[in-house]
Amino acid sequence: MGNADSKKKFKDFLLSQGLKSTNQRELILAEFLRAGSHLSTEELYLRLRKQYPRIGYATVHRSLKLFAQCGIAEQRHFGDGQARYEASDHDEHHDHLICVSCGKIVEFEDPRIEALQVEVAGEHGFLIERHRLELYGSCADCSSIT
Amino acid sequence: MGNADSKKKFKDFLLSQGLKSTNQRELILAEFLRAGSHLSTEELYLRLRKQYPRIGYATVHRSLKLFAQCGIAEQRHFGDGQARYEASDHDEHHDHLICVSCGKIVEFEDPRIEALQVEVAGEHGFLIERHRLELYGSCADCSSIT
DNA sequence: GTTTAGTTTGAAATCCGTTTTCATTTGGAA
DNA sequence: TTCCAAATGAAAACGGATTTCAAACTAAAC
Repeated sequence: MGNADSKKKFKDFLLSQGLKSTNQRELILAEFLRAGSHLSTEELYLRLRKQYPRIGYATVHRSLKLFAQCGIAEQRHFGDGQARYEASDHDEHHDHLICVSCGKIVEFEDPRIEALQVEVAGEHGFLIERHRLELYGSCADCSSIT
Repeated sequence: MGNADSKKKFKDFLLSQGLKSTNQRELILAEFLRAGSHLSTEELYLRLRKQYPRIGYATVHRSLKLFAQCGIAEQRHFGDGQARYEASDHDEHHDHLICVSCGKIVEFEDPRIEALQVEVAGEHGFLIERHRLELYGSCADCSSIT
């Protein structure tokens, strides 16, 4: 999903919910889309504050929740106790490789794994709605240093 | 790993670390092993308090951390914001099916999925240390009700 | 352009699970 | 026993997420 699409989708969402389009929401969305994925609320807030010191943390927090509600962002937890948000492609699901040394996060997708998940769940009588798969280890750079 | 094994392992661990074997630690470990898996600190604390009202939350918390350190328990996060602990089998890794309706948690294991994970990680230059796979959906009971 | 009703904002307060502090108690070696 | 280090429990502190509330703003109605 392109950035323009996300912006349009968010505008439509606000309209449909009787919410208002504000300067802050536009700034926050623009920075969120520009900044790349897996940002915490704190990180996005700090980036924004450099240019727009009057933006409050609460507004960033609330905007990210709106982005998630409207489907242009997804909330993630990678075990460091902070929520992170990523722009969502929506059509294609993906999982994550996380480097425990430098914190790099790489996205991947594997239909074979997904298929096996459905199979295994079925064996236990479960109907899967969603899943979470995270692989923690060392990326190429960090492995070669040690 | 049997309960007796866990108790022995914990005793050895305490000795090796110069820590003390106390009444509370024995009570907490016994209840932890009895209670079945995936308990939060709060839940274990409440169970214990019924029989032993003088046990403090902090002691339960600290004991669970010790159990994890010594390898007889593992901490998990299933996205409800609370840490949960399970007795660890240690030789066999397993993943989780979580019913979003009734909260039931089922453990499973699939070597084919594990193998694919290693393969995919390798393609991205990663060396996996550990992983987390959770499948969220409806269990058989909850699917049939709706 | 003004008014108006309702929404949004930012600072501060609150929440809630986790972790730490500290005075007191306890374990266990000497 | 005596003694010191470790453990305990109550309460406080912590940290990220969320809410409160008075002031500012949006946009629809005049």
